[in-house]
Amino acid sequence: MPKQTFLNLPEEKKEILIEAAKKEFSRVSLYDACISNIIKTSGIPRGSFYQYFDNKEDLFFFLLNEHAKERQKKFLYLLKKTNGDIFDTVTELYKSMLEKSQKQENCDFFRNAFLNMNYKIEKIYTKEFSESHFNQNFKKVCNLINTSKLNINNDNELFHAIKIIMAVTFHNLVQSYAKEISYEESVENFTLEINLLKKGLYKDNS
Amino acid sequence: MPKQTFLNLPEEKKEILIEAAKKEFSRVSLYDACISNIIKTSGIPRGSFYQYFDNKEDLFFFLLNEHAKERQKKFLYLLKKTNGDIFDTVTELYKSMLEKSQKQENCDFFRNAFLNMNYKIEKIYTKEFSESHFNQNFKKVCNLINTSKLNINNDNELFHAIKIIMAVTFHNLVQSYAKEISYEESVENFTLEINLLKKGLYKDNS
DNA sequence: ATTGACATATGACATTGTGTCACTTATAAT
DNA sequence: ATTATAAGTGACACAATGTCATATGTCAAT
Repeated sequence: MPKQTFLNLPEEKKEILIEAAKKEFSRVSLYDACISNIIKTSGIPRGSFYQYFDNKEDLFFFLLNEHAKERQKKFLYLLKKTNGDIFDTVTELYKSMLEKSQKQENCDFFRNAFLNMNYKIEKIYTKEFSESHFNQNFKKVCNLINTSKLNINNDNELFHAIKIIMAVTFHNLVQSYAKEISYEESVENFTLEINLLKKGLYKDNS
Repeated sequence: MPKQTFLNLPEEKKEILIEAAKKEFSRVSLYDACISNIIKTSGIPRGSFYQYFDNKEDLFFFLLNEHAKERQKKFLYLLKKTNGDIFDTVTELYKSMLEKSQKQENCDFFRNAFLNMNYKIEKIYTKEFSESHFNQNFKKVCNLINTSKLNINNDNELFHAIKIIMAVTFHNLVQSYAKEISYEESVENFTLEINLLKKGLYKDNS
């Protein structure tokens, strides 16, 4: 988390630092990014940087969090729009995430950010993160989902169903970003897998 | 890939380096691991290290690959044992992977390795890796799977079905490693999700 | 207007780690 | 014995990090 000092900064100065950071994180992965470049392009002294953030991860996850919030908003919006159809929602979200990474012309932050999500996976899956970010919104999401057509028996199964859908989404997105397959192909693959999830993998009614 | 020079080394010396590397990669994530520690504990001069490996990632992915090969072997073995039941196979494999990480007393290499798999995800999903390691064995795996009870229509659907199962397995394993939930709970969750996958998430037969 | 207490800014510096390179040593072939 | 080729070695140049002593700004109380 950025320190209060950073939050107190005049909007303009904050923006300069954020832009420099995005530029660096677009250039290379979090792993290869370095503070030296960020302070060079932003013109902010080394000492000041450490007054605002603990280290580069701190800054990175701050930016990532902002993105995550937007995504969350979009998810809730789509869920309402589709009358709680989780499959349609997740497909639309998938498309928009793909588009987002393609539209950004000279800025690969989003793509790099995603590829680096598991980089320091401990950070992502720490109790604080998963409890605050994920679980906070989870109940909200559950309540909006239309469960009448879902093949589940209770809340626990709903939880795991969502986890599965998220896992498949995540996996496809990462593969798409890393392998640079076309938008159309990626969406086609994803849709196919969502349909497999819907109909089930096991044929016991034969 | 390690250089020929390393492969030519007497078994004993190789072992010393590998042990030192495992120790370092058990201590911290790939990110925080440093060559300095590895050469310190192994007593191998800096110059020599670079005669064997390009960098720490090179060494890390070499070790990871060895593990992956073992896992692959186990997978094929289980697939034969269960007469091609992919669900049973994957459940058994999941258990064995959890156990493996729990058994290793003072060595968390396996756990760390897994948590770091997506660290430099570009490396994992590069063409070379996915084509060599994954796809090479993929056809072998497909042929062993008993598709008679699977709810699929063609090879492409089989491919995606396996991808889904792998995504869910991966996701659960990572969560289990990162959050340190109990073996029993983790297996229970995983089994529940596999059953959801089998029966399908959508109730269209109502 | 002056003071002092506190927050913020700054860049030189110590520290740590990386990868290279010139030089040494070993091995093998003629 | 001589030469060629491969392997071993550690000092070193370079790069990046995080800290710290010092400087500067802010603002309430006098």
